[in-house]
Amino acid sequence: MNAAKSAPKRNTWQREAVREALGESDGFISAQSLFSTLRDGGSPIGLATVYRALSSLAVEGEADSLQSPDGESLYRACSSTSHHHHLICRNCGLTVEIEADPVEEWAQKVASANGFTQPQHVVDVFGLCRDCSATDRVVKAAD
Amino acid sequence: MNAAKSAPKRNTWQREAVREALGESDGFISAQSLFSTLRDGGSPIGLATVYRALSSLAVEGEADSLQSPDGESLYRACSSTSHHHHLICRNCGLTVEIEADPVEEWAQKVASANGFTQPQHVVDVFGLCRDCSATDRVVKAAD
DNA sequence: CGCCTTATTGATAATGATTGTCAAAACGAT
DNA sequence: ATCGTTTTGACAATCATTATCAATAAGGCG
Repeated sequence: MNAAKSAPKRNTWQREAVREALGESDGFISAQSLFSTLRDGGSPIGLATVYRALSSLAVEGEADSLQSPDGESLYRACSSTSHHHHLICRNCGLTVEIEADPVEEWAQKVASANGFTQPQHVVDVFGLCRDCSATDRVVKAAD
Repeated sequence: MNAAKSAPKRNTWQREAVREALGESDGFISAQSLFSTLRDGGSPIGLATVYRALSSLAVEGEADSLQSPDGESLYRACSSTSHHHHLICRNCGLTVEIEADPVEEWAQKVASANGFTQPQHVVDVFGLCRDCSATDRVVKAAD
């Protein structure tokens, strides 16, 4: 296909601000939250811009994105550009990047075994991290 | 706390209609789609009711729910109450229930390796089913 | 160093899914 | 059939995200 119609990306302090704010954050954060954070920090950045920057970063592989159980898109600075997944503490939000080679293979295999092509997969593990496991305080009770 | 404040569930044709429509559907379907389908079928059911019925069924375990890459909540009649995952055509919605033993193990292993307990995982594979792969219609190009 | 082209921004409107509201209708036991 | 409660449904209200579009600024060029 076309090698790269790549629209000549420009460098703006806005994009940089988003990139940095993402880096500051410990775990996944929503566009709205990031926007608030930046604004609180005095940045006059616009909401739409934050959304654009985030999805842009996500596409470029500089950020990871997933959807909260409420359907919100959450973002996180991506340390490695390679494909990976996450282990997330459902109590404190601590996130660990994990590799999932076995799963990659499995996904491919299952997909083709059923005649599916272009498989993409959503693989995330939620649990309680060491600390939260120790403390049995449970935040929102598993009904 | 109270063992089960379980509100005395009543039987309405609406809930039944939703349950049945879910069964008819081949794959995951959104509340909006299900609503349209029912309306097209002549049912005067209300939109809010469909939403309520679906989340109710999901809670009771009669339906599975997941979120499309766009953040929409999708539902599907749950055939087996046992743990399983899905292979979903992102074009036509065809869904195949799949087992993921290797993944179950992997999730367990990775979780404990990082000190996490009570691991739960979200594992779903999206792709193009055989038919949709053949017809090159759609496929909004994988950029 | 200024100019020019064009990507980017940002305030705001628009969209779209989902939930809340609340009076009216339906369910189920009596 | 009657009564107390649950459920419904039309519609407003939320909320996140995207589209609009004029104004701004980034980068290349002379």
